[in-house]
Amino acid sequence: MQTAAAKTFRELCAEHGIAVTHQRQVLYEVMQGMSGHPSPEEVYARVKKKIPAISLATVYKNINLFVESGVFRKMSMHHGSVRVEMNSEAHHHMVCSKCKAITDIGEQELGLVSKRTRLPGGFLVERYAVDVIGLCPKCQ
Amino acid sequence: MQTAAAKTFRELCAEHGIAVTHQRQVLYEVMQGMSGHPSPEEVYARVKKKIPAISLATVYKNINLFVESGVFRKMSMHHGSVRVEMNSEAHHHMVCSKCKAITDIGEQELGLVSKRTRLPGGFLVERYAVDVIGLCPKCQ
DNA sequence: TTGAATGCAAACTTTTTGCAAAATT
DNA sequence: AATTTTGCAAAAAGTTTGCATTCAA
Repeated sequence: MQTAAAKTFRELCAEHGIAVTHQRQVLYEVMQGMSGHPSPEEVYARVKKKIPAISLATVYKNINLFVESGVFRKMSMHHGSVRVEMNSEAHHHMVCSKCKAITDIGEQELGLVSKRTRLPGGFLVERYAVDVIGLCPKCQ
Repeated sequence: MQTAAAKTFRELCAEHGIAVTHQRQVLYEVMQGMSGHPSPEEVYARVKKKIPAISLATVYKNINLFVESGVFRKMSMHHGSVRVEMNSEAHHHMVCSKCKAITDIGEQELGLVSKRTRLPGGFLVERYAVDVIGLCPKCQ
């Protein structure tokens, strides 16, 4: 009964030129079954229930691999350290997916339209923080 | 000629009930003069030129203080660890400013309009990643 | 003089790395 | 048989904390 799923995972690995290991497969399946935005530690805790001997390093290595391959995504651009900004004008950010450079863009220039202050589920909007992901002129 | 600036900084400190120290003032001025999105280490490097004996811990403590006071801002919600997501539908995030809970919201429901693929400065858009900051139903 | 802030070092958290042993191709 | 992956432990990064000393109010 694992034939179908196993095959899909095999194909996925073949596409990305990576080996099909037991750890990798279980990690993939566990992650597929998780909703929300888990941290590596949370993923590790779940995988450990199925493979008690797995190491955190393996979890990290494979999460990175999955993210680099585009199988899963990071929730947001993660710069190693906190970034502060002094610009107090209402603005958003253009983030280059290649060189990671961040450039400000004014609310006006961005031209996103939405004045809604209440969203489905009853969420009360304070403000929008937009990251535009793309390629800066240099990297195009 | 530091009367005006010094006075403003004094007032700022008074407003927030914090002491006016030399380190604090230089840090504030240096940060005001920085554009972009510096990390604490970058700020530290700059401040060190003016106060070579300053410690990194002081820089951290004061940056945190400034951010908590609303004097400066963090560039983005910073969760201690990387967050991965498996949801491959086009969606965005509602982030509660009180309890920090993150909920997905579909591109459709969000209803932000912008089909622009080229932004001022020649930035080529791949996709938009929107964080809606506000209050979730529970926290309102 | 009293409480707050600084500097230093140690501790902590998150993530990466080197390497021998094991598994995959 | 060659290569990749794993697990472990050590090392990096980034950030916070405890405490004695110094400074501001």
